[in-house]
Amino acid sequence: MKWSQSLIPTLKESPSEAEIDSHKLMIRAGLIRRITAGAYAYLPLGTLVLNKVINIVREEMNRGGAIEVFLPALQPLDLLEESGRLSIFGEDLITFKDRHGKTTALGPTHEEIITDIVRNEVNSYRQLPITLYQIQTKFRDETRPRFGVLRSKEFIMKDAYSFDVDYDGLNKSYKLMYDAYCRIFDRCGLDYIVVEADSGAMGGDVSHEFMVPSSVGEDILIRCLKCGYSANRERAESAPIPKDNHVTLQTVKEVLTPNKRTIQEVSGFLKVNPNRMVKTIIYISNGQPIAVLLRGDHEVNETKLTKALGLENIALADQNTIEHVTGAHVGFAGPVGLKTKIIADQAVSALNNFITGANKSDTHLLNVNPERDFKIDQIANVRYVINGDKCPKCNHDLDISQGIEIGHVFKLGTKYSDALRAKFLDTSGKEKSMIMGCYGIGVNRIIASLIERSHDENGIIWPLSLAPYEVIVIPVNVNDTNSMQMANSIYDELSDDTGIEVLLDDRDLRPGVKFKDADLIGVPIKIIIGKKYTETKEIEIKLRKSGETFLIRHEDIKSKVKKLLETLLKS
RNA sequence: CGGGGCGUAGCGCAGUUUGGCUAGCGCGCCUGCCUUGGGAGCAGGAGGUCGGAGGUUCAAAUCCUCUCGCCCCGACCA
Repeated sequence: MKWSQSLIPTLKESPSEAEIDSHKLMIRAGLIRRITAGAYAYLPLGTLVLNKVINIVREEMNRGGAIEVFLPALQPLDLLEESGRLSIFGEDLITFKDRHGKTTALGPTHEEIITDIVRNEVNSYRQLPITLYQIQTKFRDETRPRFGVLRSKEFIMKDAYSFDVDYDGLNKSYKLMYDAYCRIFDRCGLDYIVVEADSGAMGGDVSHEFMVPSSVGEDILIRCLKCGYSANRERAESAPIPKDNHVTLQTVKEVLTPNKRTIQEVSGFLKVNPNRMVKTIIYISNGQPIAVLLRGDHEVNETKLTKALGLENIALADQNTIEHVTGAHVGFAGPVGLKTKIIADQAVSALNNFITGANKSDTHLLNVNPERDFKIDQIANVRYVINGDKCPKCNHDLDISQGIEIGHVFKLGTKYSDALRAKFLDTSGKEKSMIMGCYGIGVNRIIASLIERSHDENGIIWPLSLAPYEVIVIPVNVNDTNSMQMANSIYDELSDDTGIEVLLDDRDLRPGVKFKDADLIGVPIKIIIGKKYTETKEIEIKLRKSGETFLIRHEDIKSKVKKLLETLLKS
């Protein structure tokens, strides 16, 4: 491709809409333009990269035995209703009324659609297992789209769904996809880590997230850098906090804390570290109020709480309920004298002589102790890991960092096949629910997270596998006939004879501008025909990433470039 | 959804507080000259419903009302 014939609008300045490096660079390098909040147009360069990613995904999915399909973006609401997810997606679902008044959704994901197809077309164990996938645009009305293509209302996802006759089969299908994901991200040149995750709104039990470590990531990773334990924030466990057995239990004392409601306020007022305090949070579970006790510096993990309570629906109690249950204004709840069920986080059970609310307005209690002063009905791990917590496997310090989620694999089990009655007849003619798995990859996120991790002050540094062009040929002076002829022959030789993807910067611009642009768009190999060519017939090859340069004569260009491409492919 | 900010040429911005000549600057764009190894220089030029609607006024980018769009922070933990 000749630069002058394409549309590669580079920008010298960062547009004000962009906040993070990848977003700025994608705009400056002419990959994307924003059309409206959370929706981007991919320009020629961006489209080339997008297709590179898609091809890698497709190749590795096929290699993993998955079969490609293409499902509609338009979805009827009744399937979502049937699976029970209409209310779960809620406002995130983008819907519209057609001319007949029927409401249709733009698909946020496709479990229901694929399950519908499979339940209609697959009836026998002989047709299983099967894994189907597609690469398609998903629509979600994000409350707050941000960071360019990292969180948008419209994004491209590779989603795959496996159907098996039993859990052994599911494990095999899962492993195939897991391995395919590793190959995909490896080929994209991404540094990623795999963490145990909670399956959240998708349902199911086991799941793993593929994360690219990044300070702009919206997900939190908990890792043990010693033994390799890793999990996301919802899922992460920590070693139990040891109980101090050598403490003398002191007498309970009431203390006035007028208008000090939050842990922070009380902690400041009484000059006590929050980790010596216990907060009492009232939830409604199954219509009944329950009290959840947490150390002052800890936070409730509702996912864990829900599990600890046996997967009942939970919600924070409203103000009236709290006042009714505690007999005090909000902010002074405590376990002593409470009539509700009390569930205590493990850290609370290890605490003695702590400070907590007195169930009496403007009052807290000092020196409260479990067992002596109140009864704990259930001890469980219902909090998020914080700094200082230890690894549940090896007791080493846990590391807390951020990451971008680029892939997620779930073992769904029968959640959707039960709800949508996707059944098959087994070898003995008995009807069974199919065992499902689902597997997603954020295609746009691969691009953004790669740039986030691979750029310098001059621009993007593409790995060869994703680069829009492998080589850029830069004639320094397009008005110099000899240089231009040489540039054209190199361009022809490389692209025609060897199929290398070459961009020829044939613009009549000053060399500085062309070099800056070449660095900005991040093409791995530059071939420069300039002063050295006019003087000594030597052509310069310069690598974007390392800055290495080579002076080559024309007849050796092709073999040198091939060799460099091979090296780059491996690195 | 709550809070904050912004909207003036393709991009980045000034001007708005205190209304007043033809609305400016840098980059980019067009023409010419010059220049050709890291975002040159000179000269000339095109490009604006000042987000939109309504209002106040002799006069509105500027004041008032409504409205649309975009960005950032936060989102129930007593």
